[in-house]
Amino acid sequence: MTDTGGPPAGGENLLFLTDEQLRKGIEAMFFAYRGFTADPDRILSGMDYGRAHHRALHFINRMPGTTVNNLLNILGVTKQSLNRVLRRLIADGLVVSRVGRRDKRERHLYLSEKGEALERELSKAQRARMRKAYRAAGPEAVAGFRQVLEAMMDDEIRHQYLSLREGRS
Amino acid sequence: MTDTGGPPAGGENLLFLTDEQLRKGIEAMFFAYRGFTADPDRILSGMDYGRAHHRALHFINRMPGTTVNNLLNILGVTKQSLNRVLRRLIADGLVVSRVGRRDKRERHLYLSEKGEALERELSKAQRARMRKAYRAAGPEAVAGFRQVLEAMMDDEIRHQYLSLREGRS
DNA sequence: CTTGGAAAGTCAACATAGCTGACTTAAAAT
DNA sequence: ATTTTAAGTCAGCTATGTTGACTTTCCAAG
Repeated sequence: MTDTGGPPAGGENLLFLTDEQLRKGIEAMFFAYRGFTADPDRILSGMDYGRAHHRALHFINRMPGTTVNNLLNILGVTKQSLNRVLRRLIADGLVVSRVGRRDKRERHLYLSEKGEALERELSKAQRARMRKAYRAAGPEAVAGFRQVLEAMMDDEIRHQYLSLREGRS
Repeated sequence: MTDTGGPPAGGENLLFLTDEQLRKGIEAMFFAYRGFTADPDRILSGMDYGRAHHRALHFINRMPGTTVNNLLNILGVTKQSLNRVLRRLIADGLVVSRVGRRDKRERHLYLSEKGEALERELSKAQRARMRKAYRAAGPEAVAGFRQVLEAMMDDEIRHQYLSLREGRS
């Protein structure tokens, strides 16, 4: 079923596929994600917002004018769950929702000045940690990091990720 | 800090530190983590367990006989939160808690046969995804992946991660 | 044109899993 | 003997996920 500690199968360059190596990768992913979210979480905890608000701000900033439905697909939560978050962000004046011109069922989302300010603060902290990690590991490690992460995504999600990279909404 | 044997450290090869590149890394991390947890989540959702139970099973399996306090430090949650999870796992016969021999205040945690079976199922699914990603990206990418993740952890967490790698509890 | 279905969004109610604070019990350390 | 530590419990709060039921709007088939 799974090879637990046997000799490396089929040559020495498959060593990185032993269960032991895979487990290390799994734990690295777990602990690194904690660090990844730590700084924004700290900032948000003081103002009664959470990670969900951060994610919404991030992607609205990334794709101004996006519809609720589009945001839903990217975040991978139910519309009811997202709606609760958006309602607060709109009530607090961080996000602006405009009825669609062509299709009045749609709501197009934008950040207000205030929303942009908070998004900047959050992403600045998160970028600082990422920059430190990138700098410590070097360009080639970064390339490998991105390759493995991309390969780890679900296919559909990877397509969304790649579309985002190209600046399409 | 500096990469060994890469191109000379001029101005241009710091391109991977632009805000744009960092943002791509941030989004890759976000989407990849979704994939990372997707398979265990699917398995667990059918049996009224959640991610918290998975994490507890993983680390008890990893460090049999660990104390509650040690597990607390590794998981980074409050004892009340962990206790809710452990109580269920013990009641359901997945985890065994034994009073310490030397220090009777401590409880040492072990997986039962049933607990080991579930842990195997969960980690098998998660390893399969990791294996696929590793295989697609190749050994050098994997090395870079791990370097960046380690650099992304909080210092204290990184020490715990490295201790785990060496098999200490 | 009307009507019926589909799509987008909203409201209500519930579950999970974090959190803090206050407390008990037992054992170890001082 | 007193204090500290490890573990556990109870109560209550928050954030964020879920389903189900609903309204408004759009579009297309009859």
